Amino acid sequence: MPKIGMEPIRRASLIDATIAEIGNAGNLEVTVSQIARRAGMSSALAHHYFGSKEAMFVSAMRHVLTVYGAGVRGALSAAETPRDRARAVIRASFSGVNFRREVIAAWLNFYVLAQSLPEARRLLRVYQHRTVSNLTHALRPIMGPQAREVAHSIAAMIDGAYLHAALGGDEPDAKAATRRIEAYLALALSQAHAR
Amino acid sequence: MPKIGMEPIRRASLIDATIAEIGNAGNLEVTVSQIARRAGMSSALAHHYFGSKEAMFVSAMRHVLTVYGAGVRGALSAAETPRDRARAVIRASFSGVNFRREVIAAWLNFYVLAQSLPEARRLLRVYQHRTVSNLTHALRPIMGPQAREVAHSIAAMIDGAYLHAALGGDEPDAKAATRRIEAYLALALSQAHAR
DNA sequence: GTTTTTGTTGATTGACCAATCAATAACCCA
DNA sequence: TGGGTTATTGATTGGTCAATCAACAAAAAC
Repeated sequence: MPKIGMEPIRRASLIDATIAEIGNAGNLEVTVSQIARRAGMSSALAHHYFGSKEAMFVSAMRHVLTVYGAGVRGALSAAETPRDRARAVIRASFSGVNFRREVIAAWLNFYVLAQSLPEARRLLRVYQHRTVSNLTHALRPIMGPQAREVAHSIAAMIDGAYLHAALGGDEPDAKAATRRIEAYLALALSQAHAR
Repeated sequence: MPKIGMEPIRRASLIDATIAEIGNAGNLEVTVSQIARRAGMSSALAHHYFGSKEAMFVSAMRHVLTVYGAGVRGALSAAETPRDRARAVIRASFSGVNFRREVIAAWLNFYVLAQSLPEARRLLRVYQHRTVSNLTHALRPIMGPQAREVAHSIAAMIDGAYLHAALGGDEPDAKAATRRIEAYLALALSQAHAR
């Protein structure tokens, strides 16, 4: 039965299963057995590849952040004006891949993990810093020194929308969140131009 | 040793200890024994008064929400203009009692609890609804129909600031959060007046 | 063709913990 | 003063689970 080169396949399955189980349970009290079962293998094999449950969580987190980062970069590459670059960050945050119940629940729990796991905290800080940085660089050409404050405000609104979505019953409303944050962006830009 | 009328005292101690332990651990994986020890009693007594760990969590949550609600009401009662009423909600959110590491960590974990515990979800939704409602009513007189959207935006920024603070190393920066959100409020108001 | 590496699992270990129980003691009222 | 109520805890129970181990199988290497 054992075919060669299974490691990357198994790891990917386990990471997907980890996110799915966290999303399903809504918290980190998921057992390695549950994750392994969903990924179609024994818990012993999960331990074989990741060493510990904690390591599985961190890998799942890194994966979510990587996918998110790729989405942002993709959207940014298609943007031309400063305003479009800011909108790209906002839109990527609420795009289908990232803004799903399952993934939102995972994000929420990663914040909890970051409270006690330094590596998780480090990863989330990198994400926060990048978001603010992306937004600041996008806005600086048209807003000058105010760019940083506005970037922080937009970042807060994005995170707030995620937290709000975590309480919503059905699928989250990406449209409303995008509209609201873009309205703020428009407002901030109009004021900057009226200066 | 047993004095009469201990129940309310014990309950209050346990609730405080629950919040402190969650804040200390950063997650909900705190044992009833830990909480009871911090509150100066045996775990059996904690079970005697609350029945279950879950009930202790919900009571702690209700307490945090009650304190927060009282803070908002107090600030609102001292406000006269619509703008001051909106600022009251913002300021209360970042006042010393609520915006402390310990309490912020508890909030974060209550969101996680809400993912699997209907009662916790209900409580948080009440809080969300009240915040938006307070802000909408404050802003309606000067913003008309836009009030609701702006209220949602401010609410998102408040929640986002909490999430951001949960990752901060030292004591959270209430000043910066308040300044940023009030700046947005000023912006929204100036646009409403320029209409 | 045998040895090493990679893949895989059932079973076990060791620890932890929520909840319950039995027992003790102080307080209050009739 | 003695039975009901409230306060309190040490010990136990029953269950869960992360992590490890021993063992087996297939592929690769030599």
